[in-house]
Amino acid sequence: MSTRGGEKPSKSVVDKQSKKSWLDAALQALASGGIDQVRVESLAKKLGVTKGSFYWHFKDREQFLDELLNFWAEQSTQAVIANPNYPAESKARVKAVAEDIVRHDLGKMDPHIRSWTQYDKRRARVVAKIDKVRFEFLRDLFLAAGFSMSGSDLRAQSLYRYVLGEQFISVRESMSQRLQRMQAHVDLLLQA
Amino acid sequence: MSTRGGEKPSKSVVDKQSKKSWLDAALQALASGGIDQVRVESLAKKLGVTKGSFYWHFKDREQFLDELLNFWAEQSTQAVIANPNYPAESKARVKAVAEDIVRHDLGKMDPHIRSWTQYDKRRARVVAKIDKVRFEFLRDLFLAAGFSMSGSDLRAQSLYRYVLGEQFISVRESMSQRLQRMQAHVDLLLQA
DNA sequence: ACCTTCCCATACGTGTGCGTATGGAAATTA
DNA sequence: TAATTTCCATACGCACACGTATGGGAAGGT
Repeated sequence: MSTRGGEKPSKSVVDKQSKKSWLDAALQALASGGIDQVRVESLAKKLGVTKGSFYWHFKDREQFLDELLNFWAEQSTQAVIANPNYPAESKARVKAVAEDIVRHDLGKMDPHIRSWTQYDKRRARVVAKIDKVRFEFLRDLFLAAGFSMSGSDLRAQSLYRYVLGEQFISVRESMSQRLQRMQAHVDLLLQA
Repeated sequence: MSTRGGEKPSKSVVDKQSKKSWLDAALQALASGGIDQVRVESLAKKLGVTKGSFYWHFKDREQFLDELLNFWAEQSTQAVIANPNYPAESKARVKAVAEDIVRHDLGKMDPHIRSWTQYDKRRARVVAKIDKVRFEFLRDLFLAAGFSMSGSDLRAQSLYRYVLGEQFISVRESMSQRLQRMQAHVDLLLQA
């Protein structure tokens, strides 16, 4: 029977797949209407299961939301940083990253995340850590482009605020407009 | 009896005062925990009255939230623009406005507002109008500082995104740090 | 074949929050 | 003073959502 030795695939995989589907659905609900759209029974309906599944995988809603936040944190940093091959030349690299952020609408659920966690000290710390990771990634880009530490710090903070702010502007522009504006902003940061 | 002709003060004033207290409380609740903290019975408890008052002044919660959004919109633009005496010199004027925004923590409830209205088309239009008013106010500052229309546009957009982004950074810095960083950013925008 | 474990369904209790119906006190008007 | 309007209290029905208790089917082990 056991032609292959080693792991036990099906059980653990199915388990984690079912659990992950809850988190996926929650992330989608969060993106579509904020944290108060993340409801156990609502997600169950969307997943075609019942609450029994939920309370098997998670202790309660609070712990579930904690896992959701970590889930977002992983995807969030991974999407920004572990992305593919950027140009080697330092200034072109900055531009490419900036374009990628706009083009893929990264941080699109930052409004909901931050509105949710703003006054929850423990969860705000998780978000603060993500801010730190993202910022340092951007700062290193400017450092590589030849700016001083303080100069890179300033520019990275400026760029990061721009990226976050972009998500909150209700006046939605076309993609080309947003890209063009971002490029102009980066150009401004890269001069001097 | 009628020593003074003209208006009927007490009735209409008391009416509006009671109604306004609901909106004030709602705005405070919104700032402290997002739109799902704005609950009729919760606000009633905080105000020391009952729901009877609420449903006298407002049709239902939806219409109340509409009025709340308009209430925020008025206060929001009024606080930024109709503020006191800024310096006459154009560049110093930009700096003073920027400092004022940081110092008074203007836009502190923008995360909640935007997380709430992001996927509500009708309400998003209200926010978009506020964005437009704020932006044009900033753009005019740069225009007055001698920049071209496109240059002023770019700088105002950059500054406005900076201001919004500032509200979402979970890494809270000291006031002096935030002021200093804003000044550095504005300096960068004002050169060239 | 039996037992255990995993995973989810069903059913229930409870709290909360919206909206309504109705009563009533105070102020205003006639 | 009688009537009306204004403003809010009380009480109720209802729907939603959390959490729990319990049952059961499927898969794997022995």
